Amino acid sequence: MLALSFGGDGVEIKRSVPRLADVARLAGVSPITASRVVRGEGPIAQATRQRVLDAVQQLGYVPNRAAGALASSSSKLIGVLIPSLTNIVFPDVLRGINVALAASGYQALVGVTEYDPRIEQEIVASLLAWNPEALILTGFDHTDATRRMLDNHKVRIAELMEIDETPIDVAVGLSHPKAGLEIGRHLIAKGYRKFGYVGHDWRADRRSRLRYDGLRAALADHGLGIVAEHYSEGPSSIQKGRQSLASLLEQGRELDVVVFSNDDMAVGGYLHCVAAGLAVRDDLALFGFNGLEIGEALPHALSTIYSDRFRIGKIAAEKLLEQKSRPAEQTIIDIGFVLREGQTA
Amino acid sequence: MLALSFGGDGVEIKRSVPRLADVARLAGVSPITASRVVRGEGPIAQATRQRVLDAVQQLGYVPNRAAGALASSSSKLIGVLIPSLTNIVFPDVLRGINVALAASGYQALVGVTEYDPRIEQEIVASLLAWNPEALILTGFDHTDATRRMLDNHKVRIAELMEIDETPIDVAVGLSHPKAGLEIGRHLIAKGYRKFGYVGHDWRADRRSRLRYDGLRAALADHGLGIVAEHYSEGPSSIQKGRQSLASLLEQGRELDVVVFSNDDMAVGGYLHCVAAGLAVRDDLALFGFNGLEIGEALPHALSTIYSDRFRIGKIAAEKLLEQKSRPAEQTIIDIGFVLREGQTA
DNA sequence: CTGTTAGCGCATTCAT
DNA sequence: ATGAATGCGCTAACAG
Repeated sequence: MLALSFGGDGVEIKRSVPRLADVARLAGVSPITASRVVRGEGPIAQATRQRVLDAVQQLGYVPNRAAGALASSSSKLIGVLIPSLTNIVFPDVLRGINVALAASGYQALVGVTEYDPRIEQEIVASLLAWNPEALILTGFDHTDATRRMLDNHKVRIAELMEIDETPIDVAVGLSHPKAGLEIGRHLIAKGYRKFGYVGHDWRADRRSRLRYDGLRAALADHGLGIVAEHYSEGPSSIQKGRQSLASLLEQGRELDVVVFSNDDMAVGGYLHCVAAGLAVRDDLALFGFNGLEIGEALPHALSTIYSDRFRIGKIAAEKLLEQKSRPAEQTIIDIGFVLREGQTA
Repeated sequence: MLALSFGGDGVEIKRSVPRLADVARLAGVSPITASRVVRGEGPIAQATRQRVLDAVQQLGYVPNRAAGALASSSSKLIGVLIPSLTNIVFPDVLRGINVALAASGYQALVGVTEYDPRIEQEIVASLLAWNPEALILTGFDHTDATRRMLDNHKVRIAELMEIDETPIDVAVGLSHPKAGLEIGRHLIAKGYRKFGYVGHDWRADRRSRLRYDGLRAALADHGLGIVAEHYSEGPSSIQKGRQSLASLLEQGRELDVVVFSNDDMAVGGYLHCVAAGLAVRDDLALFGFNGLEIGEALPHALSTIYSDRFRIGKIAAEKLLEQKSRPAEQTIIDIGFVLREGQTA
């Protein structure tokens, strides 16, 4: 506990947290000089700088960012909204954002929307209250009220994961319809004809629906369709993939390949095959999406599409940092995807 | 874009972001009354409240929290430091924290330390700058400078995951040495005698070392020891578990059970067994730690210890919210663990 | 139930 | 290279 004296009338006031003025007094300079040293701004004599730095050290001074943000109306804060923490994809995005921000002293303020635009709206409101310099959203699905708020404030906006609609400012991601199309073409080229599909809740994950649509388009081009489908409620998981494939197969339709809404589900499907004694690829081929590590590590590497979530986050954050204000026109950054042929399809 | 007029000299100044004074003017009340309505504080006449709320709506007013925090010196911010986003355990903790905070309008400010106390120190400094009301740290391993900073500020502190040292204020977690001990006792009771161990970097994960120590203690009680060990660099992963078990077995020591530093590694080990044609449990038993979903979904459910990360985060956040200031004495909250006997050991 | 006064801690804009 | 004056937008502590 520090004890700093104030006032010339002999009264001693104890404050536990020193402020810039205390640093300045101890260093024998004005507050603004101390401020400049702390922020590494403007030309400062070497000797002065050192005295201020010593004072900072001695007092354990930590600047008050709320005051700084208010005075400078710049917060060095970036708001981030992700739909979920359960799906490892989004922590990956966060990692990318964090890496990009860490170097430049920015801080991420994170909110989780649970895939609900109304929750997104509430979080946008509460994040905007901190005057972030930019906002990173997931996808294009926002309420009108959200769009109005974003318009009122001058924050730069990035929308992540998708690129198939017109972004507010900048979109960073990949084309999910195209990914679905690629999956279909690949599997058709491989000779598969009897397609099954295992999905999770579309309300919870619009992008998996886009891939599904792309897949169907590819099949339609060859006069094919999806023979049997099964959907589970709520977020994707390995267990649900496993159970869903079991349910799908119980429908009794003859299938030679099953496409899954993502790798979690597909890994579950793989594990069902192992447990049920089905020869993966020969009896039944499997295809996922995301390129998770677990898929690679399976005894038969999962055939899937790899998307670089880390890079999506990193590039989005970098892009936002290099802009000084809202751009005049929209930018779309397609980070692409890679079809990884494993041993399951 | 809003257009508000200011000044009586006929000059029109356009501001894009309305402030409390604008709301007050439009509602025909004083700023402080508007402030009270917005914050839901104090007794306000129903009619007044409604007029203010309408003005807020009409202007799209969003309060400036930096100003609010400065004026009230309370931020409704909780700083959170986690070691990693790669390990799913920590997003789980974050979920718990988020759930607890969401209800009460608090916001989490998250930093990632990469298991490095010096990085933790830097992040603590930059988080303290925002005057958080509490800080959630992971583990007990902090630098002296970090401890000094925490002492200077009056923030409440929670330390998560471990409970085997004296916390600063409150610790929420489980006893890792005890978990290791339980693993050892269970396996010995099951008749296993020839123990192998597969671990990842201890510098990166002190808690896995504590479990290892507990395991060895249990073995020592029965005159046993660990026959062969293998460690990989860096964070744990399925791939590393798979490769590490392969390397361990190449050492040629006869083993009947292998304990892994966590489930990621153990799942990798399982997949190696499948690929190598080893009968899990009969040829080689496997044991993990964490209770991840993937372990349950394997054809042979992984034997492991389940820890409720979500609950750790939730309880810690709740505890911090219910405290108004730093408590006089330390509290340890043991959320315990459950040994889940699967089919691998 | 509502308003007045004052100031939170810092950074901007000009001076010197 | 350094400093003085001023205000960022809001809320605490009183009054009425």
